[in-house]
Amino acid sequence: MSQAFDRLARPIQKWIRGQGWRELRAIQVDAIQAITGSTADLIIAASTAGGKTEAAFLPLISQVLDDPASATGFDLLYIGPLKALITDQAGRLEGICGEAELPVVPWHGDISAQVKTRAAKAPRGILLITPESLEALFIRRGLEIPRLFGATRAVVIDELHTVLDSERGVQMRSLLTRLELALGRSVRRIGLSATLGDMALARGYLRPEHPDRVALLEAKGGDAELQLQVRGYISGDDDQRAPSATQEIAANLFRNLRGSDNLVFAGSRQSVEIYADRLRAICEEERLPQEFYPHHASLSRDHRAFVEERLKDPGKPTTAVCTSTLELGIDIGDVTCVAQIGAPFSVAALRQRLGRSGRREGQPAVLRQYCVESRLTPQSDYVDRLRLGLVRSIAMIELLLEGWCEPPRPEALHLSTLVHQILSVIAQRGGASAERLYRTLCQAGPFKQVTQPILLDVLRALGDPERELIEQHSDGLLHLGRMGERLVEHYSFYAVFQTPEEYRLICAGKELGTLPMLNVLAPKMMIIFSGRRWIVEDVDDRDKVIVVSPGKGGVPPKFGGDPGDIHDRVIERMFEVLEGEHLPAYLDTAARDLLLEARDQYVQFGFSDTSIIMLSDLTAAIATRAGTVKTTTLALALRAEGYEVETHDGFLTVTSKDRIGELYDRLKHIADGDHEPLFGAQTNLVFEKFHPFLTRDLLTVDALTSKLDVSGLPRLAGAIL
DNA sequence: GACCTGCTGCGGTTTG
Repeated sequence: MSQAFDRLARPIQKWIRGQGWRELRAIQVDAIQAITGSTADLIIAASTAGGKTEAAFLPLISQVLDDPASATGFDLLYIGPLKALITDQAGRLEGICGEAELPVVPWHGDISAQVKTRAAKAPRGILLITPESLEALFIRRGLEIPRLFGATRAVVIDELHTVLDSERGVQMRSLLTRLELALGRSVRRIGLSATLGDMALARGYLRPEHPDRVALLEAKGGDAELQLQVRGYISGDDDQRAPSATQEIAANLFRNLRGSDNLVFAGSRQSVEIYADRLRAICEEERLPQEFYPHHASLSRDHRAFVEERLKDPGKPTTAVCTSTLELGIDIGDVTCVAQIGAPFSVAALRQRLGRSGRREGQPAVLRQYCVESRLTPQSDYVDRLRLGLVRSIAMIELLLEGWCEPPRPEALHLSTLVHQILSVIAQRGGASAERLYRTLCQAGPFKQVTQPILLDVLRALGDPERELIEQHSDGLLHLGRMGERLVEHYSFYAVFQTPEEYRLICAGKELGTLPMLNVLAPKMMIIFSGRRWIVEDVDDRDKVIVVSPGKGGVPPKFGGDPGDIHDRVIERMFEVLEGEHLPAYLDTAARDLLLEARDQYVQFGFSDTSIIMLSDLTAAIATRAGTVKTTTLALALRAEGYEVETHDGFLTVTSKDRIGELYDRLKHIADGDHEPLFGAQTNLVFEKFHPFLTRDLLTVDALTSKLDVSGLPRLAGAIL
């Protein structure tokens, strides 16, 4: 086959021949050369189903077979973010390893304790594990880490792009450094990633000390042709008999998607429920078999598995109306079309979603973007008139076509995750000094922004005698206190991210899914859930169970959520769309008219000449031309001055009974670097899992580094003036 | 103005 093939171990070559492959893919050839030819860290970037797993593991397994380890422990470590992904990957690796008699050990919460105990007794082969289960190993078997991983020659991190900036990513990088410290040597890191934007930036996340020594392999994209359309709709029609925008979009989806496999990204779980309900109703009215199904994280595992199976089944046309649950991870095969309802939150997500379509040779990728704007009345404000949803959709599509997407942001302090790792290191070692914690987590580990004084403040907060989380013993070491032990001993400790409390929804003994507590439900109330209609029979507040039976009507449930950050570049492009003259060919007539109208309004309001306009004697609008982080920071600064402020994409609406005339002066002060403290006493700063253990001062520092851009404030105010 | 992800050890009982 090739030189690369010759470098593989015999059983692996035999497996490849057995697969009937005519040749290896380019990315696999390159990965085999890179992995067998050096010991450098490596990122392999290719699309889903691009053969990344084999590219990494064919040469890695070959090395294990050709040069068996003398030390004990798993030969290779794989970390994956989803249990379903680990199950998938274990199946594929078992196929490769079967011939070679190398064990493949999937290890996560659904694997029985018995299987884990047996594997840990004689560790060898490939361990596939979640970050949380690896955390549990450090806490429960801290002393066994060298025995479990003494032979480990590489760690493969799957879906690297999903853990660059997240809390989970910080936890994973911390575990990787703790692994190397426990072994007293470095372990080769290999990241598998989707191609998103500038991959060179990902190198610093894989090996922060030496990003320049991380090799980068990118699959040359055989980019499919892209067919796209943006459709405009008006909601809030005067004529009550006319179909609503929702009804029109559902009808359009039904007409265009029926008979093939598709994904409809509806933007929120509530919106998924609304559209799934409408599409089911249309199928019933037309007396056609059901082929539209909802899919989101609050639906039961059974239902989700059913929808995923149907998508894979070529005999059954299936459209999933979904949230980002179907954006990545598990393989559901190729879909004909991707529809997006409402503007997406990031170009990266849009690209990832579009990658689900047009994978087969000769098939185009198809994107149908639906935009809903409100009908204007004399009372409509400038935000409605500027059609910001449509404008953002266009801006994102333009950036997507240019190949841009959001880069990872420089790291914040991540104090919640730092608390978690402090407790974990103390549990792992049965006690640790402040000095060791600093070296392990801040110098060697991912908390590089955390200075010694900040770490000491965090330790003092945890050491507060009332909290009993940690205490200093006479040996000078920090140990877990009474509450610290209880916290760490409970299995809910391992995950670093927060999850809200929820009710379980049950019909005839079968679980339909879960609902957050913010839905106030009582018997006889009607609700839409899982794309169907229900009547509430009973609510058990103690066991958090809601019993329902099938009903005739209902309202869609609320799910809550946090607003996301829109990148500066997206907002800048939105202003270019508003100020430009180009009419993209992919707009339908309604969308084109809406855009022309928005441009006309933009000029009429005067935004083409100035960034501050007076809407009335009490209210002004400011065009910040900046993303969520900067715009929110300015909003806080103005609120601290006593103004009422509403935020929008790139705009602020500022109201004051008596001080609107001083707005220019206040902005001038802010431009000079002179502003009031941004947080009032009532501002909620607790938004991550371990935040409740920190002091107000530490929470303030954490929020300033993660959610806001205070140093950029003067420049932003200056640009507006 | 949003989405997603994860989880152990032990005691009791039964079976070979």
